[in-house]
Amino acid sequence: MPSQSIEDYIKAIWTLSEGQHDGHAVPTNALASHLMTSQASVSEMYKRLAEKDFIDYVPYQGGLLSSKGRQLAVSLIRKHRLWEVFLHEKLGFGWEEVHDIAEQLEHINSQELTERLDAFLDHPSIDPHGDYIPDAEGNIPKQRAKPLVDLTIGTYAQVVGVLDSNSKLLSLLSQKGIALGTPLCIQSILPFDDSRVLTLNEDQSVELSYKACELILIQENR
Amino acid sequence: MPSQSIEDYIKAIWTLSEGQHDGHAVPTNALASHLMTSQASVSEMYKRLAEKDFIDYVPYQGGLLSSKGRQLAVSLIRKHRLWEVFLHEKLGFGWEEVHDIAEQLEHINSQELTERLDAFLDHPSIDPHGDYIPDAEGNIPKQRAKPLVDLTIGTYAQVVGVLDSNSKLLSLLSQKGIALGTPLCIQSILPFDDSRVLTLNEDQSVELSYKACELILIQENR
DNA sequence: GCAAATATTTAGGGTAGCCTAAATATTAAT
DNA sequence: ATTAATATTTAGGCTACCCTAAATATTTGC
Repeated sequence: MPSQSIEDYIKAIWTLSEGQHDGHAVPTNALASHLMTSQASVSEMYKRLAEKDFIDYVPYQGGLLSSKGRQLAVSLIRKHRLWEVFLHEKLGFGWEEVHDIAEQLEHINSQELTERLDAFLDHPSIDPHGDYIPDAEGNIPKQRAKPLVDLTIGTYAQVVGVLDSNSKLLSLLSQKGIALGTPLCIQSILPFDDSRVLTLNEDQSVELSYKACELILIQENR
Repeated sequence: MPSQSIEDYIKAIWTLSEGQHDGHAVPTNALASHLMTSQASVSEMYKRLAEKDFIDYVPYQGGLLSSKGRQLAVSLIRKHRLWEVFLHEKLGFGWEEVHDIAEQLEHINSQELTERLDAFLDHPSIDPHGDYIPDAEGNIPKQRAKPLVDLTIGTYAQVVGVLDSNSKLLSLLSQKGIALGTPLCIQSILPFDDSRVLTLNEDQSVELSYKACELILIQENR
């Protein structure tokens, strides 16, 4: 069982590799500042990680997750996000409070626990920050779901989730005829309050407040 | 924040001190075999713990929790048992499976999380093994609740909990007129199947199977 | 009360992490 | 193309744990 420290490194490498360094090795530098540690420590740890086959490491170039490393990273992300959903939906924590606690919970080691938690939460696909949750096999959509407010006028997209299933938001949406998978497009943005006028299913037209649009997650069609 | 290792030691000292060494210092020996570690390690750790004021340590005599130590121990026990209830009641783990996972979860550090979990579980007072859960102030009844099957004929007791609130046990009990706090006494034990004939509230008489009596926890009147 | 058995501590050593400062590689700039 | 700036690694040292083996206390049995 990898130590907590190793898990933290692996997750950080994954995050940075997905992000600014897309697909490429993560330089010592970047990892050190991300983890708020010294470059010397990273360099040392890179050797340990390569030793244990979690990464491929080329000195003076950085570390890249091996398939074993990627597997570990994704399972940490899965646990992290599932716990975030639990904390938000079941315990009523605010979006902003869940991260630090999930950071601890993600290290709990029990496959059985993870799968039962997933079932208890009804197999959610998105966490309270709008990030996709990897499934048990480690599959995960590449890009973060974005909120409806970030959709530009005229671009077509589909609803993939909402950020607050505790609230009355769901009943509002069903009243308006919006559900998971509903194809939509922004027709116009009203002045003053920035409400959106949407086209649903290519024909109906509904109006939705800015506040509601912040909580609806969409994926653009490609 | 104390390390995981320190927390493990503190909990073990508490357990042993409550148990066979009631109230007295725990010898190096006993702690080493309980933690499956060497006596040298315990001796060394005793010094560290005394340094940090978690225990009072007299060389060649053992360690005794200070009030700071006791406080930490009880908070670990509280978290452990709350998580056990969660795993059993919400995730459907069996009684025997919950311990190892709770052993990990008890180290999660968030007061807020503990209190919200407690509320989510409806402030349980007993865990799936029949042990009392300390309250937020650290108060905990001394003795373990015992199952109704262990009550001797003629002794008066009160119901303090049940070990399986998932099941149909609760509806059976309410049918029979048994609830939390119900005073009862065993009138007789039937031959062959060991069913109990109970006197409830000093007057009613009901019969209850051995199987059900195993899951009801009682506390004898003193 | 003293030898033998047992309990405890100390000595010496190991690993995983972390650090700062010094040395070395790489990249960028003139 | 050489110097200057920057990135990376190595050297040397620290703490928290863990270990085995040796030394020292304590307890126990006659």
